[in-house]
Parts: sequence; structure tokens; C-alpha cells
Amino acid sequence: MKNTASGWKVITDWLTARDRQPFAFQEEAWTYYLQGKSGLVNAPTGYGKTFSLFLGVVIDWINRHPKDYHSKTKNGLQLLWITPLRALAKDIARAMEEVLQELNIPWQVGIRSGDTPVSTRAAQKKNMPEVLLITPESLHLLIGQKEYPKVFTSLTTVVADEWHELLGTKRGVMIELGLSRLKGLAKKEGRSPLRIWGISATIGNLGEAMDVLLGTPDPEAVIVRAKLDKKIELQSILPDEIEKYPWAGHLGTRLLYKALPIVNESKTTLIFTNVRSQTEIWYQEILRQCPDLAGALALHHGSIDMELRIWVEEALHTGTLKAVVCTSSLDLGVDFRPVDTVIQVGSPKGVARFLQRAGRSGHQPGATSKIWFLPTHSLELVEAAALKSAIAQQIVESRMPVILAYDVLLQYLMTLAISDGFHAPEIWEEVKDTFCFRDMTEDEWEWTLAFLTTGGDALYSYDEFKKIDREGNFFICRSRMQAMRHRLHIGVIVSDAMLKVKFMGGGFIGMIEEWFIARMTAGDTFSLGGRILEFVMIKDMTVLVRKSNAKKAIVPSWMGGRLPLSPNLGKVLRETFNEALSGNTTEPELQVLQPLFNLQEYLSHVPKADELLIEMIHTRDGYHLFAYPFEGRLVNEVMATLLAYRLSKRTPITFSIAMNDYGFELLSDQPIPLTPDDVYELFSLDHLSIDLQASVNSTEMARRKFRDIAVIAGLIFQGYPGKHKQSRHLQSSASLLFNVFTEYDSQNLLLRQAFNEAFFYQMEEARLRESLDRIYNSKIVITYPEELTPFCFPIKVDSLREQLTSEKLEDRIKKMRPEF
DNA sequence: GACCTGCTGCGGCTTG
Repeated sequence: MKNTASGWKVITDWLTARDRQPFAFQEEAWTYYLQGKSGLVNAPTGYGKTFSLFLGVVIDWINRHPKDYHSKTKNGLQLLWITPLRALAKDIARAMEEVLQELNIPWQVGIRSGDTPVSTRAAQKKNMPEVLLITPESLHLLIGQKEYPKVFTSLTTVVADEWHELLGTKRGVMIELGLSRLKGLAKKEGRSPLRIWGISATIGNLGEAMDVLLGTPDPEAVIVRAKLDKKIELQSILPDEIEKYPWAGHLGTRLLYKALPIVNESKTTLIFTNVRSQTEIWYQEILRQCPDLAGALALHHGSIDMELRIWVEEALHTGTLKAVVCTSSLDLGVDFRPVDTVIQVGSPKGVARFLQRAGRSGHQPGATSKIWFLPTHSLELVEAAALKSAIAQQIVESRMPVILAYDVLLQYLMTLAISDGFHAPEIWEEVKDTFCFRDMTEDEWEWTLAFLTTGGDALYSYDEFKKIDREGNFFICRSRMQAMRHRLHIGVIVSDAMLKVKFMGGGFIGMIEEWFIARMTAGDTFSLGGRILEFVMIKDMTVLVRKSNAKKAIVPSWMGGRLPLSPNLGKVLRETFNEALSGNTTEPELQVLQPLFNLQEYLSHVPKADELLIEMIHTRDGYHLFAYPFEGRLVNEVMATLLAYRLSKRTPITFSIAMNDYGFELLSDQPIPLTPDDVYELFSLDHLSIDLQASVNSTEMARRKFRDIAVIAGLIFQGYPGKHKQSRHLQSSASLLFNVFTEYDSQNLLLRQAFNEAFFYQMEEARLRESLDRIYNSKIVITYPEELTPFCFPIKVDSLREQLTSEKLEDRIKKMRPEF
């Protein structure tokens, strides 16, 4: 190590004066950084991951300017810090500014994101701050400006913060592409290579995460791991009488009375729920049961007005709130020190997410993170036991990197075309050096260029798809109109059309989806942001409401994502059943569930880790087949479809299908042709692709995936900001393009991408193969219970829900449920 | 293409 003496001394003196000692991993990161290396830092939240790198940059600076590092000169951009959240950028900027001020280093820290004022942007353009915090989208907007290379001429370091969050998303691909350009610029201008660092929480594939970030394999690159034992304590909220706790359901309010004392005894509690409507319901219900909390309780989710959310976040900082009910909107980022308790309502679906949420409490070094698990139905308690075991074994999910996202590439090339234009060979070198596009062929590259210049085989007669001009190997967009439209569409997050909800007298409350409000008439009441509102009218694409004193109100629902149970959690879950039946378990969750397991074993069977249970039940409704792969709803659904198809090849028979994260149901009005001898072939991998093609409507799946792809690739103009465009217009233009490509341009890469995404994300094909293989090689146990079992019950209730009104449903459930 | 469970995230308005 050379030339590090003075910087080290300044920093260590500074830390010592504050009675602070750096963690070993921080020093390690600085050391590697000073050696000019790139890499990845992995540490739990709350341990100063930010400083592990930032102080390295500062030490380096002092070393390079041993005498005059205090002097005020314009140094240009040194450090680019990419964060996925605007709020995070603000937090980090504040922390960095403090450090710089204390060390008397006259650096500027700037933020570049969507809410950066125009005046600030202009000032930045003239004089870039030394440190710039930026979102992936804003980085691309920067690259979309004239003479953008000037911005980066002095850049030495890029940090990708919360890289685990972006890896595996198209926003991550944006970072890969942005980095490829910055690296290319450095090389072209003969500067020393950029130092690129990722900061990541623990995930299963840290090594791969680093490879994706760095693109080109770098044998010198290092992973710095904080060897810190973050203590996590998980405790379940148990029903007093398991016999009376529902076998099915998703709300969990039945156990609220047991959560309230926990809230009251804590300083501040975060209550995580899985869906937005659930936060609304929980908020109302908490206030009903505990009116004292009025004013000290808040709710937070993605469809609540930003101002209100910021207020809630501030109040969390200052510790003025007793509890906040939220969705994963509070998963990330901002550290709320007063939070000492976390309650997870329902299945967290994955180990990593659970750890992330647990980490929102005890957010300082050495502190224990305490999390309570509140099951929404009986069987979910097994997940708590499984989570404990997963945490003990440190089984954390991997994030699969996105591969060959042609839509993002098309958008990126357009971005380059609207700034200074690009030389194709130069950019191709850079692009195929990224992880995402390393398997792209030259033909495919030529296709993307041709698509942008001519519109491809299907669209060549429409001028609006001839976006850029080709001048030899140089590509540039000369149309100001196209350039402006493109700037409006940079980014890869495609949202559904939502309507703003606003009081008659002004004041925004949040967002509601079109279809939900469409069924309301004036005078109807609904709840949002914890308030009961009366619908008045829709004006200028805004829902106008007034306050209501009504006691009953409809809770809105949003069409959100449907995260399936993760493979890891599924696996540990299956293993946990072994322990459950052993009879000598020490886990309270499993002890409490003993009567339920006994009943399940009495009526049918409790499957062990190396078994698949199939229950064949005959009821008034018909002939049921229930199976429990515990592979998450997506895989369960495809498996059900596959089984239905393979069974129908034996005898003509039709089924209706239902599924949840644990298993699936096939229901028919005639006996299902299945015996212990011929059951295995149903799960065989032989002819899998052919059978899938015959049974699953992959074209329809691909069509749905195609909408986002077409928007990202810039084929669909979504309208000007603030101007509402109905989502069905979006849907229909995407559908139209899908048809046109299918018919006239079947080699279209975007079309291929749509099918790949359908197979990969919708059918989880890789996971399906693995689980079929597992089942084929395990023991399949078939039972013939006389009545519905605790295992099949939740699936049955879910499938009934689709057909009946809620009162009828309740009656039906009562009738279905056997006595203990 | 949507509802009785169904997440999160960002960005933009070229002009008299």
C-alpha cells in the first residue's frame, strides 16, 4: 500500500475524537478502495455501509491533495452515487455533508432526481458538485443531454447503493448500461479505470451480484463482508385456542387484540401487511379497538399522497408516532431509530424480505432486531417456525439477474441518439461487455439498430417508428419531437392508470385505480389514507370527495403484484413438517398446532420433506384432487394446469383449478383417473415442453408481458405528464402491436422477449422443472379423506370466494368445517 | 384485463 498515510491519519484522528471506531469491514473496504480496486460491500443495515466507501473516497482525496485539500477549487464530479430511492438520496446527502463539513473539505454534495428544481439543475450543469447522488433514471436523463461526456471527465468512482434491490430488475439493467458508457468514456479519454462498488444486503448470490455490476470479469475485484452477527428475535403471536382460529383467511384482524399490548408496550411499532387494502382495514380496526391511539397511529402505502407519506416518515424520525401500518413501502432505506418493534402480518413470502423488515427495528450496531409474526390463518404458523430455521441456517434468496432485456437496450440507444448520437461499433463493444447482454449476437445488435432506424419488418411504413437517422456507423436522432417524447419516457417502471383522489376544497389524499372508482356513484363511501370519504364526482380525471361520517365504507383494492412464496421458504417449510409431527418439537408455533396436525394426520397425512401429499376427496361439489408442492402460487398454477392436461389425455375430463402458495386443487364432476401406480408419470419431465405448450396459454401470457416491453422500448407513447390516458387504450395499442409483430415480424426480438418473460417470470419455468424433478424422485402419498382437511381448506375457500358473495361464503365455510 | 388479498420504485411538460 502506498501513499495512504495522511488520509488515514486525518480520518482516524477524526473518528477517535468522536469516540468512534470503524468496523473492520469498513477499514477493509477503504483499503481495497485505495488500492484502486472495485467490488461489493455486504453488511447489515445500520452498520455504516455508506461510510465504508464514502470515507475511502475522502481519504483518497486527502492523499491526492495532501497540502491543499481544504482549498476551494472546482474539482468537477468525482463520485457518482446511484440510489434506487429519492428519499434515500436526501438522507445520504445529509450524512455526507456533515462529514465533509467536520473534516473541513469544501466539497459540494448534489442530488439529481426528478424533484431536483430546474434552477439547481442549471447550476449543476455549469458547475457539477464533487459528489452527485442520482437515481438510475436520472443518470440516463443525464446521458441524454447534449455534450454529456463533459459531465464525467473527472469522475473516478461510481457506487451502486442497495444493489440487491436493483439487481434482478430492469432498473438494474439501466445501471449496467449506464456504467458501460461511463467506463467507455474513461477508456476513450485515457483516464484510469473507474472504481465501481456495489453496496448490498445479504442475498444468496453475492458473487454473481458483483459480476453483474462490474460487467467485465475483474479478477482483482473483491467482496467485503461485514462479519457481524446481527441478532434477530422472532416471536409468533399465538391464538389462545388454535381450535377456534380460522383455517383460511388473509386479514389476521382476529389476532389484533393480542398485537395491541405489544404496540402499547413499545416505543414505536411498524406493522407490515402484504397489501394496501389490508393496511386500510387494519388502521380502521386498530382505532376501533383502541381509540386512544388516534393521532398516534398512521398508515403508509404506495397509493397514499406523497406529502402525507413524507409527514409519516418525518414523524417516525422524531418518534411522535406510536405505530404505523404499512406495506413494503417502508421496507427500504431511511433509518427510523425510534422504531423498536416490528410486526409482520401474514406470510412474508421470503426469508430476505422478512430479514429486511426485521432490520427496521434495532437499527443500530449491536442492537437486536425484534420481530413478531402474526398468522392470518392456522397453517401459516408453520411459516414462522420455518423462518426461524431459515434464519438460523442463513438461507437467503438469490436475485436472478435480468438477461437480454432488449426493451431497455432500445430505450438506452434512443437516449444516446437524442444527446450526441453514437458510433455503433463503440457502443456495441460496451454493450456486449455488460452481464445483461453478454450473450447477445451481432445479428441481434444489427436488428436493434435497424429497428430504431426503420421500424423493422412490420412497422417500416410508419414514419413515427423511424426514430433515428443512420449516417454510416453513426446514429443520431434529429427530430426534436421524438427527442422530447423520449425524455418523457425514460425509465422502466410502467404503472397502471390511476386517478388522484382530492377533497372538494383541495388537498390530495392518494390514488385509486380506474376500475374501482368506475363502479361508484355519487354518495357512495370508501376509505383511503385512513379516512372515510364520500364520492362526489370525477372531474379533470381527478376523483373529488368530501369527508364522511359513515360508519361503513368500501375498502379499495388495487391490482398489485402477486409475490409467490420463495423457493427457499417453500423448501424450509416442507422440512418443518418433519419436525411438526415428530412430537418433540420445542417450537411454540408447532406445539400450538399439534391438534391441527393430529387432525390432518387422522383425516389424511402430514407430508414429510421427501413426500408429496395428494388428497382425493369426494364431496357434493364433485371430485377433488388436492396436491401440496409448496412451490408458490405461480408454479402451483402451472403444475395444476399440466396435471389437468395429462389427466385429460387418459380420459376425456375437464377440471376447474384453484391454487394458493402451498398447493392446488383440481375439481371435476367425474371421478379422477389416478392410482398410486400411475401418479408418477403425471410429474414426469418427459415431453414437458410439448405438454406445457398444449396446456398453458403462453401466447396470452406473453401478450400481457408485452405491454410493459412495448412501453419501455418506446413503441407506445403514454401521453404527456399529468394528462390522463385510459389504461385500456394502452392495453389495446400494445395488443395491436403484438398482433402485428406476430403476423409480419415473427423474428422481432421484443416478441421473443415477451415469451421469455412469460416463461421465466410468469411460469417460473426453471423452478417448475426443478420441483417436478423433485416430486418425481420423492414419495407420492395419496390419501382418500372423507372430508376436507386442514391442508386443503384454505385452497377450497379461495376457490369458493370466486363464486359466491361473502355472507354465503361464511355459511358455506361453516358447513365445510369438520369438528375437532 | 381487471374487484372480495394482491407490493415497491422514477420520470417528464421546447416557449411567447
